[in-house]
Amino acid sequence: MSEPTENQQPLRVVVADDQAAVREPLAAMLGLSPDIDVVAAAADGHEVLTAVAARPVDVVLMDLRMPRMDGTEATRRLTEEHPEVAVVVLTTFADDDSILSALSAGARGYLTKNSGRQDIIRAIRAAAAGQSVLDREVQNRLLATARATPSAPKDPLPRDITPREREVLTLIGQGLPNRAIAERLFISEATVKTHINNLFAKAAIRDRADAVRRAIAAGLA
Amino acid sequence: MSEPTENQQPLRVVVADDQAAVREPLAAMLGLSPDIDVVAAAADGHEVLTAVAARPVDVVLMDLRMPRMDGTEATRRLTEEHPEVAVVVLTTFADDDSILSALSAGARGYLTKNSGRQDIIRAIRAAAAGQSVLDREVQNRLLATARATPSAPKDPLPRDITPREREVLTLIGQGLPNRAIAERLFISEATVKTHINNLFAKAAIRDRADAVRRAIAAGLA
DNA sequence: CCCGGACTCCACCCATGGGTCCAGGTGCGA
DNA sequence: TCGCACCTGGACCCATGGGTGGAGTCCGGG
Repeated sequence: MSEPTENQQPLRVVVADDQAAVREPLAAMLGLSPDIDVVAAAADGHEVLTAVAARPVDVVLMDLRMPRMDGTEATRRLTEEHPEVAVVVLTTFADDDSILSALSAGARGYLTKNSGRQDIIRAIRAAAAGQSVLDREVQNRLLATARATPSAPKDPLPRDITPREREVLTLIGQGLPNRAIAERLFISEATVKTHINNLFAKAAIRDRADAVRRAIAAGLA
Repeated sequence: MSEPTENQQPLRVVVADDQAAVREPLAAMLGLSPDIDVVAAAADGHEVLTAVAARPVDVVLMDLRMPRMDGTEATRRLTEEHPEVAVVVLTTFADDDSILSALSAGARGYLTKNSGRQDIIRAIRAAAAGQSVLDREVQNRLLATARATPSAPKDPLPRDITPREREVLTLIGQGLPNRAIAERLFISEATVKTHINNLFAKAAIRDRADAVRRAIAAGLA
């Protein structure tokens, strides 16, 4: 995951936070580490983007709540335009929405602001190396959310339905009318109806709306 | 999250892997770090538990595939009996099931075996400090699973739909035909149709099947 | 070799759904 | 008071869906 040789060059870090009272001490504190070089500070998302465009950067330490462009949006653009730059979120908020959207936007770390100096530095190093560091609480939330997904809850369809019938059910689940299903499968609409009728009988499906629900529940759509 | 003073004592680490060819070099490699002290090696889950019971331990570096008791089960017991011990999983497998079950069991890190020495050491330090380090791939999988949960993804219905229309959509999503909807709401079928027509126009819904999908996606059904 | 299952298709029927146009009643805020 | 949004309802039309019965092909197994 990372080369055996590390610590060649100090990590170039951008600190982004709209509150100077947070940003400045943070930057100063990080600069004390010999392997960290704070090359810029930003007060909003736009400043982050321009800062990264102006010079090579390894890691952005990003607050979420910022004026003009928030940290999530900045992260999204950053990872699009500069995928080599790692983003570590550092915020006071650790609600599910913030976590999910920030990580979805491409953040490679998520710390809350009760993290210590060593925690932040470690997260920066890890992010630069391609790893991802999460606060324990953040990890727990993410995990809880992930666990909540019934990834396998497949409403058991009767197993005597044929592969063709399963195909048809899938397309019904996608909202296609019979004609579109027929075209998709290169068969006639009459055949589609036949499959549907057999399917309904086998699986105790009442009508098309019911079929859509079953298809979704079964994970077909 | 962690005290300002760190690196007081070297971290006491147990290395668990059933293959001596992996375990021994790994332990030796980690021992080279001045702040890491490999106090035991284990070839299966039972050995891990006895090793931890015998002496104070900060971090267990745990393989998942082990005989007698696998890493997940060992992690579960460990975090129950010794919650102060951090477990970092180090394995070749990164499938969703392994990740979810290991983290659910209480692991505070999950690395794949193409991690470098620095990656592993960083993960150990982070875990000891209460953070959680994941491989980027692992984080992505966890995130994908979490994102799949219907907890947030509310397909945004246009907000100019009226309460009544929303009610109707909910019932459509439950698979009810118009007549049943009419009876349920104590209105005529004609009125139901009117609501449905307005609804379809506002929300760009094509037909009933589409409506079912939207209702489910919106969390109405 | 024949049987049965799966897939394909047709014809016919009628219930339901979906679209259009219109219109009365109610309640609320300008 | 007027307008407006919302809920309510009716009439009409035609497309789609759903059900029945029948029939042909292909293929694998008994």
